[in-house]
Amino acid sequence: MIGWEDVRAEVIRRVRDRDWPPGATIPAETALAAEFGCARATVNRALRDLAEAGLLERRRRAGTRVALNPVRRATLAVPLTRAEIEGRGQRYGYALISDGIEPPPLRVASALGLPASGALRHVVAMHFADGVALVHEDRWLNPAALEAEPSFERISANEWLVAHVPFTTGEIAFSAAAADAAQAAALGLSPGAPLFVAERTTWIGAVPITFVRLSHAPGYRLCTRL
Amino acid sequence: MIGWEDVRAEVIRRVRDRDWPPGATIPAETALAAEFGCARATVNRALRDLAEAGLLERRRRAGTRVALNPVRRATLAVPLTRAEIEGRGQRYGYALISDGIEPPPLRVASALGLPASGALRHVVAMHFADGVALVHEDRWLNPAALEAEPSFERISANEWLVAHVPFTTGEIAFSAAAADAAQAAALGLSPGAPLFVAERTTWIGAVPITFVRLSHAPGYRLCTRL
DNA sequence: ATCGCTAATATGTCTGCACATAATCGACCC
DNA sequence: GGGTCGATTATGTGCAGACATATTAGCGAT
Repeated sequence: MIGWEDVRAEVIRRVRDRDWPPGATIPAETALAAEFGCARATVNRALRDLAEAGLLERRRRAGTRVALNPVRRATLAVPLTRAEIEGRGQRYGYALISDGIEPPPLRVASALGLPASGALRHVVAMHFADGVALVHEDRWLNPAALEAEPSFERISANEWLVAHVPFTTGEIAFSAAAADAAQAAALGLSPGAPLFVAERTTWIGAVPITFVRLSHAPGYRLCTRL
Repeated sequence: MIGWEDVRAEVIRRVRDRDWPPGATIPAETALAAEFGCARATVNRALRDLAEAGLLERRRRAGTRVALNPVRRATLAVPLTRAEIEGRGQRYGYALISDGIEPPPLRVASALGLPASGALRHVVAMHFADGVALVHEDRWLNPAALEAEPSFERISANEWLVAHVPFTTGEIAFSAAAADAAQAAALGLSPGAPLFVAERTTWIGAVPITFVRLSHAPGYRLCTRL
């Protein structure tokens, strides 16, 4: 029996071996189904999968073409800091630095799409692995969007959020930045040390929930498979 | 007509509204198909999509459960540096710094799974946006895996590779690092400046092709949607 | 109690068919 | 030549049925 994974493998082979060069239109689903001796739905499943992976481009009526610039999509799993540390077999530690209501800086307000005149909850905390400071967390929360007003003394805001606010949408941006004085002190580094920064904006539907900036100590690596 | 996207939307709603709390087993496909008045295949499509997205976990016989830790998968498109710069409406520039055959450092050899005793092609180059140095590229190529021996005087190795070596697999790792003396000079920064580093290892099947380290000047952001 | 086998069951996938939808091609008119 | 509009066509999605496969619950023997 020909399965859709067999079809996918054969299509990949033909693209890689240049039987179907970049930019070329490949035979229609019906033709491939006849050739492989399977149903069109099976071919469709395989081609759809490859289109999602970025190898093919599909358009109704126009057919299926081999992607000219195979922009590879890497799927990176964004874990909880805690799960990430414990997954490496290290002891997780957490400490709250500050927690209060403040007007957000313009950059945060615009990222959340909220007026800078409002007041948001501002939480600063640290994450440790085996007692070593690893991540500096600077988070702004929209109190209007949260049912409760939880304490973040013991558990991190991220952990509370994933447990209480499922299925959010959002954006992540990664960059590098020099440690400022406060971060350097908290992380036990000298100011100017290069930090790996992940900034995450989270909505539930159209309601902004939180903006967080996670600054990782040198040595941190975010890995993914193509 | 109930479509699979309608089913998906309703499942998302039930998870978000806690009708189905995290960890709970949701009704079987047949039950949902009966409830929604559609075919099981339609429900299957919706649930499979959500499982791929990380919201659900599915196992044969055991059923479908709401993911306890909804590890969000972000798909990030990894573009050509050139396409990225031109996509912002800036003028792209490229300059080769050095090109030669050398034995690779241990770190590169092990990333590629090649013996450190062999010799690889080592290419160092720069990428510019509107004349401003933006990216420092440090690349090692496996000559045994390449059909030709192209010149990288005018076009970058990346560009030659995507045009001549389709459908590779690989890994990417992101991190932050301080600029060393050579990088600082090439990028017009002071040594120690925080660089956003993307390291990419590429195979074709099991044959290692290239290892590249792209160091981005401060200000660079890698963005993605959740 | 524990191990091992069997039967039950939910998901995974394929088939063959149908209709929907979008985009292109080409005929037609000016 | 150039623009409009319908016919064509490849993909997108739906349905009902069937079988495959993994996994678990439960039963029975030791």
